[in-house]
Amino acid sequence: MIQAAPIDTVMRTLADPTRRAVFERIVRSDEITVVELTRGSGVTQSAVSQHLRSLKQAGLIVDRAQGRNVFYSAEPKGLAPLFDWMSHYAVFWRDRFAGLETLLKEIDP
Amino acid sequence: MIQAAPIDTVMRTLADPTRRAVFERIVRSDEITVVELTRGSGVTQSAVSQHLRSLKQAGLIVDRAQGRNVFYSAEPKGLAPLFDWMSHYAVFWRDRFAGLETLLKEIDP
DNA sequence: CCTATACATTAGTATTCACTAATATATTAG
DNA sequence: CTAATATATTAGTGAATACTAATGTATAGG
Repeated sequence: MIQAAPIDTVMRTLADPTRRAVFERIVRSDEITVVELTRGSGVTQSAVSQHLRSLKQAGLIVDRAQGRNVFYSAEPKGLAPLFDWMSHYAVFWRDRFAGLETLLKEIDP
Repeated sequence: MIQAAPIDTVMRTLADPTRRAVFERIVRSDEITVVELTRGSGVTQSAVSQHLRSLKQAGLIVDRAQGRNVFYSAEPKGLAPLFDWMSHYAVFWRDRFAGLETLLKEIDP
């Protein structure tokens, strides 16, 4: 069961550029291993693993072990606290949300 | 002219709980002074001023000096990088965005 | 004027944190 | 069985940072 992380955890976890880059790569790929993530990350495998642990604890990703590989994938519910936080202040950014709404109509007409 | 802060700056600025709390209070109030913000913040006026400087540099707030008071208010464009970042991944969180869309319709029918 | 008030800034400090290097654990290949 | 591969974990280190205390600057009020 994935525990819903508070907005504080999610914000803090995504604040680091390296860790956010790792997360973005996981999101873009369906499933991805640590070796692949490490490649081109600019940091060591150790650092990547530590970021993965943070992301997992924040509920942003899930992992699936298979043999000596561990496949990571994005957890859709993970960004919920961020969505909620922003929607809580939606009324103050009506214009911005309006633009986003247009985008949504294009995606899901 | 308000310089558009990169997502990195916005994320980092909002990651700190104290600073985010300050920001949230500014958003909820139309205009608010440093004294009012300091009251009940749990930190010194110095700390609040430093957070305000960060928030201002991140383009999240604007200030208006009047006499010995400085009134702070939220800058609507400030959260744009965050919106953009999230909308970039909108396709992966269609359901969440759908819920948000519903909320938008209620706000702006 | 002189004092109080509002806010910003500086210096110093303690804590957090992102990273590397080294090591541990488990799995696959030969 | 042994070596190589994949990943996690630990310890240690340097840098970033959030905070307080002290001070500076400007304005308002008596």
